[in-house]
Amino acid sequence: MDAPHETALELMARKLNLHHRLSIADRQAILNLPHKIRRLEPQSYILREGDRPERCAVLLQGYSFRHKVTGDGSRQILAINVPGEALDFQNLFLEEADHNVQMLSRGIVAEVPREAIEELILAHSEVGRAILITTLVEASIFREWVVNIGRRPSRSRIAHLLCEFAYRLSVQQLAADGVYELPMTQEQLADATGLTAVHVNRVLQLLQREGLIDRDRRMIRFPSWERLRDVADFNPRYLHSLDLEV
Amino acid sequence: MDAPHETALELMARKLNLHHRLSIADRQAILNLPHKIRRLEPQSYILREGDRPERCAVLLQGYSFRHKVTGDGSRQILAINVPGEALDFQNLFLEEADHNVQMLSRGIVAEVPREAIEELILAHSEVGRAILITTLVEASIFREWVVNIGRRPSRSRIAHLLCEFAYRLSVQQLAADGVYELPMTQEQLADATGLTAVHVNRVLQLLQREGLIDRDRRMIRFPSWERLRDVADFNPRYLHSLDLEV
DNA sequence: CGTACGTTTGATCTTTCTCAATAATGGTGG
DNA sequence: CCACCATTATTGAGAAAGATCAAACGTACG
Repeated sequence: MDAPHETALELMARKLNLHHRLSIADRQAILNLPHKIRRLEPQSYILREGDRPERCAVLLQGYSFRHKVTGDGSRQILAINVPGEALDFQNLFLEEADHNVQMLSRGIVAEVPREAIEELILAHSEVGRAILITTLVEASIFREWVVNIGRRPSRSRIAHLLCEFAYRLSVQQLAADGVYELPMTQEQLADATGLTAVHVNRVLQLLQREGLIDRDRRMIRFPSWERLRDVADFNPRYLHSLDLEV
Repeated sequence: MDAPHETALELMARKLNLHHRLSIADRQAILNLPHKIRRLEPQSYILREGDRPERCAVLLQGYSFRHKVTGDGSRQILAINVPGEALDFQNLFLEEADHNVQMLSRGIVAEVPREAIEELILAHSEVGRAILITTLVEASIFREWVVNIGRRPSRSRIAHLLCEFAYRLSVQQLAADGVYELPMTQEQLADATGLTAVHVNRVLQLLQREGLIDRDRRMIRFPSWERLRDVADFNPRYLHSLDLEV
């Protein structure tokens, strides 16, 4: 009765509340959304370019990523999603998916029917506003990625990605400060930064020699947040978080 | 009383209608929005990072662009705006501007007070929906720019930018097919593609030698749309236009 | 008609990529 | 628990795309 189902969408409510304070009633309406829980393996697709989905997946556990493939077959990762985020909200309003969404790690999503979300928005306009704001923040992150890939050298570029990920996890209280597991292979890191896997490897080693990061498998630790932030040219303004000063 | 003022926002209504069909009443409500007309010189700022604006500028004539400056002083252009587009819609919902908006050419904007737009959205929910959709399309364009800058070689990258611009202009019926004025210097083109001005110059010359473009000053002509599109790896799906097949 | 800005050119240098091989790691079935 | 396989990480050498620097040339416009 209670257990996972009742609280499954708690993270989504918390995420929306991060950017726009919601009333108890609004949050309860989110928790009451009808949904189906799905467990997903790493690499499984949640959405493919060209799809016309009738449901909206909310990530509950694990990580996923958005990506596109160019004509000559190379891949660009566009975003990393952390638990609590809606993965195909935009497809409720646009006809066709313009990119792919795939699981990075093993994970769980809740699938909410399109109409349920539309009704929620109509009945609770503040939730609609919260969703719009979340969408605007996502767009802001895309803009920062354009800057990162377009204008920063590889060392800053990778450092920036690490900072963003750490920051977003800590806002969501998913990471103890300074340590977290980066669920990406170096090849995925390369596809997210517009570099090659070989070069990512060399840059990670450089960052490590400089004492900016400390790696063990996929676990990453930042000996000094300030130094890494400076190297990364990381300014969290673009994340538009209400809380948190780091 | 009538003249320019009455019809100034016509373009905005047409732009919104492009992605989401609006009723006559909805369109009329847009045209009735209170606004102040401002003429702007090239390079003048409409919005600066960190601003907290109380009005929303709609571009009526001329072109503007969004950009950010990195810690080491280099600039990345994030988007080009064409007439009809709202320039700081997001700032009605997020506290602080996270990037700059500047005029590319001489132009005219209409400034609409924040509350007027909020009331419009409340009274005409379909307009709110149209604005949300437009915002989602803008985010889609940012994603394509990430791909373009992250994974395409300079020749395709510049060709892609030219295609996108031509396509968007023709959707808005602002360009005769195959010819338009590109209101950007080569340095701005460089900042939009993550390249240097010198390299942009060489690539433009290459495209010209290949017969893919034909330049005279800032006028650009495409002798063969199909060939340029193939070189650019350009697929307009990400623009989510309702009309038009090219 | 001069000045500021934008474009073009050449030479050289760096960053990043490519290709190819080797080593480590993680998971699987026996 | 161990041997095996696939994936991922690491290394080296060489090549290429694009950056940098500096100068010359054009063009628009006050």
